[in-house]
Amino acid sequence: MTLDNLKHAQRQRLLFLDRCFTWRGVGRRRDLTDRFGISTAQAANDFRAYLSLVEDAPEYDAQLKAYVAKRHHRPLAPSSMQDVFEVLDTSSEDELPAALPRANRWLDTHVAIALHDAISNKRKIKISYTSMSSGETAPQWIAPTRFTFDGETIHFRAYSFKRGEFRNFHPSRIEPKIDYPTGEIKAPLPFDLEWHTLSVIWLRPSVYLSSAQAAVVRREYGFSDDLLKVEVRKALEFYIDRRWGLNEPGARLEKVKTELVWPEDNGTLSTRS
Amino acid sequence: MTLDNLKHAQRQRLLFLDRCFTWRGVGRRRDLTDRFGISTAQAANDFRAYLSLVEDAPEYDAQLKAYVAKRHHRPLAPSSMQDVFEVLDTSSEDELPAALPRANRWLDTHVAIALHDAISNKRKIKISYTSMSSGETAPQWIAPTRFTFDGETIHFRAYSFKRGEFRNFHPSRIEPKIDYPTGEIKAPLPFDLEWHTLSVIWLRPSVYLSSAQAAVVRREYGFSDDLLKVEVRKALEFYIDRRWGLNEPGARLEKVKTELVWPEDNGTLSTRS
DNA sequence: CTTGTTCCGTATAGTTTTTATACGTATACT
DNA sequence: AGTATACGTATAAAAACTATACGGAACAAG
Repeated sequence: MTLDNLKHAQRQRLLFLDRCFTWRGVGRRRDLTDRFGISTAQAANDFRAYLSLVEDAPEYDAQLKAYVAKRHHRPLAPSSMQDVFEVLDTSSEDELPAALPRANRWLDTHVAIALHDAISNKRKIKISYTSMSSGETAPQWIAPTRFTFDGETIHFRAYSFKRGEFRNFHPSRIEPKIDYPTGEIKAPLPFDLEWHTLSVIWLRPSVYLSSAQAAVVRREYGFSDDLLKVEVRKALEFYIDRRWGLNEPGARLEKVKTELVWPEDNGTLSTRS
Repeated sequence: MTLDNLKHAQRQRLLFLDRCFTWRGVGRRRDLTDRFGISTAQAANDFRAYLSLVEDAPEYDAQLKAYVAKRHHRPLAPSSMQDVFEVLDTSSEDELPAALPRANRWLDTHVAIALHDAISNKRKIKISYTSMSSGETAPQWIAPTRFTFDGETIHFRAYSFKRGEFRNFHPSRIEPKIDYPTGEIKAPLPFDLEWHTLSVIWLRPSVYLSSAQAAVVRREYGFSDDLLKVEVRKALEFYIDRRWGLNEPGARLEKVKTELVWPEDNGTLSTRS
């Protein structure tokens, strides 16, 4: 019996239960009935399934009237911070949230649809794009290849016929319209080397930190060795710097070196410091 | 017929379909069968349900062999950027992801469980906490009240008996142990004024931007008026500044003013510029 | 221009999942 | 002692879902 041969709905419930045990340390049928609107009988079923799946299963504590996870409970699956917060947060509906307003970044649906269409049908599309450096807006044909995500905003990768190279674009810099001229791509596009190259970034706690502070940084980023290894497409490396604040004055992490792994290749070809 | 009186599982499927139509502009039964592992018959059912729920419903396009959303499609529910990206991304499993490595922030499960326990049972807890300013680690008793989330890392709010006030704490600065001494809270805690005060922050595109650039910033943050209004608990205002990069040199948004709305009150009592 | 493919749709019977309900146990609060 | 809330189990009934078959429309390939 594994997670995989369960139905999607029950799997979702067991994963939620898994997070309850992992992050709250306790689980009740109530958690499932509230969240998924199932009956207590079904919740009891799910508990039985979960307890049989996980090793070193939680046990019922009659005092607490709840199942309690073992000290060394091993979750069935990893969880995102968002998922963890959902389990730890105790907001009621009507109250101010304990999370920052999040979805403030906005994406125009017509732009998204036009780009998605161009990507999936391998077509080029004509947009008016505003450069943030010069501040000017100019029309150009591009061939979008992939959407990308830095955790906050959605960007995309495209071949710019104007520049003759692949670049990262920002949907919000496209002038919004209901639809856009599109066309067939005649000659095959060049190979997007930066996209297919892997950047392996090695980070360490800033040398200006005390050893206790460095231990905190290691804990926060989840590494215990000297260095933290981050792997990302070279084309997206810039976003790592910005999002992790690596280039800011008081940065607590600093780059030690960056290795590039080229496609069709498993060896490191180049190292920058 | 509304979303609310559907079962959780079907609701999730219709919401996913809703995102397909909203962000991709097209939807197929395949989308549902792949993602949720349901039969095509059930997917057809879900389509029927969705089409009856949404106004100005998508229509089948026999050329495309897909349902196509109307130009002015209105989604049933808003979606987070993460959800949108899931719908737009075209990664295959084995390939490098198009999203930045996300869950690199880490949280110790024993710390989370101890804090969650203290919060839900209103107990105090003794921790060793490392100050990032002084770099020193010292034990102290705190009474945690709520978890908070800045979109990336989970923090928490607690009353510090040492300082005699409520403060924001970072779980990763707590020295990890398997369990922590806890105690009953004798005297009732003071009122957490900053927590219950609402900060209304008014932002505008930086005055150094051209009007085209300012239009881009408005689009990216989803406002069309002069000012963008952001509401957040005063206790969490600091995180907004940092996460939105408001105090960085090249910031594209700048604060115009901040209004404070105190609890038990609907009027603005104080304005800072 | 026939054949195969891939979308869509509908219908039926059968299986699985889930609910509603009832009944029993243990702990805790008043 | 009575009430409430956790837990558990069992059963019949309802709902959700699957497997399968059949039919239509568009399109690509032989």
